Amino acid sequence: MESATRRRRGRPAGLQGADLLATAREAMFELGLAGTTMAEIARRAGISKASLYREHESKDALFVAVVLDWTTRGRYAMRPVLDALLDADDLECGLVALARVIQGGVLDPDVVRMRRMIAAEADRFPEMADRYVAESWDRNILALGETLAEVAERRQLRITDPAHAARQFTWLAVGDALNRQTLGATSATEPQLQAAAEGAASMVLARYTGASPPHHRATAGR
Amino acid sequence: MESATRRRRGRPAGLQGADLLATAREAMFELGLAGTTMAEIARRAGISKASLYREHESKDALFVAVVLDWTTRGRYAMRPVLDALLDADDLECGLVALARVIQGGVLDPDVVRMRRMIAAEADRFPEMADRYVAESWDRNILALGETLAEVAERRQLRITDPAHAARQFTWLAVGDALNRQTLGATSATEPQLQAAAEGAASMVLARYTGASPPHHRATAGR
DNA sequence: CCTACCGATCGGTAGG
DNA sequence: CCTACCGATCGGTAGG
Repeated sequence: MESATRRRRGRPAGLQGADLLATAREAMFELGLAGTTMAEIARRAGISKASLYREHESKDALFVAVVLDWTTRGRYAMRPVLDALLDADDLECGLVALARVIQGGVLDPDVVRMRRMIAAEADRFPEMADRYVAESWDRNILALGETLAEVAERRQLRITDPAHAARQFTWLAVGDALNRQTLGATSATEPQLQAAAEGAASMVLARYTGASPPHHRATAGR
Repeated sequence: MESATRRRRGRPAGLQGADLLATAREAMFELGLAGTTMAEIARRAGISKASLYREHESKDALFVAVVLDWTTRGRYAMRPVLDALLDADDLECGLVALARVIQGGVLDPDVVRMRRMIAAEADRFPEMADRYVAESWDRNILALGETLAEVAERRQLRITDPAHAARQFTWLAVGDALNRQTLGATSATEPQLQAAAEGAASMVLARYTGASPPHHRATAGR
């Protein structure tokens, strides 16, 4: 019975490596970083604290490992949706759909929880924070920018700085909702999300369609 | 010498009320919420832990009091700058200047620290989070929306939903920089902030100038 | 109003 | 004999 869990002699019955990191991550999501004890993580993983410490030399090191593991997993999250935009017949509809997907990704409860933990501990682990933003955020913004540049080439859009346009689009789509959810206030409603997505699409089109130069002169009239 | 600090008999020598909250807030900014002990706050305020607990029945209650005090203080932060926009000769320049002021307010290190603490504890104090967002954020967005509506009336802008336009403008101005600073990554540079401010101004003007309806139809052309 | 102290619990490590 | 693992407990500190 008990020996069934040990298929080989000398090998641990509990979790290790990536599975251990996933277990630690789930515990941290559920209980918060401070509320998660090494004993609890060890318990969930089916190993002793001593074994846990053998893989991760401190709670801080384990936290960093959890964040970096998460960071790696989210690196290419946007790829498939970006390809869909390139195939879209109606550009505005494609942009609205893209905005909705970005919202879904960024506002995912686990993503927001992870962002909160990183923000809370940012001062203690600056390199970790840098890597998270660079790989999980900047990389996807850049990919979106490249896609926008390709779209612009096919249609009559004039995008001089694709990465800038990608940032603008993204923040129009998620800014308010992410702010509310991050701060723990009442979440944005479905119609609000839809309105933000449509607003992001029409705004980007209005700005980058036609001949308006980067430094558009205000047409003042009284 | 020592008696100089006690000007009246029977009155406490240490801090109370708003001064005590300010002291607690500074300690929390400096050491983090978890790192700030009630003993340390009492020490800084020149009172005993017992006196501290007489004014605030728990560390949680003190934290909530600190946040709500801070919330109240930031309620009308935007008023003066909005009046400046109404008097601006060149609308685009006025919008860029406004964006820079908003950046300065939202990206203020203490504001970001407070936001981090609220976010970290949001699940435990949902009503507190709601009040912070409503009074410190929504209220200012609404005020900006009213100002944009007034500007639109004087010029040829067509803003059907001023609050929506205010949110768009704000997130274009601060989104990326706030994200970086919140997550503790390398901060946005001065040129990046300036570019975001100019981008926000020109984008809002492009979207709300002329005849483009809210649901602008994509002009697809191959 | 304060010092002294409590019950509880943390991250980390010893011996076997 | 070794590797892998566990029960028990360490010193130090938190809120109250």
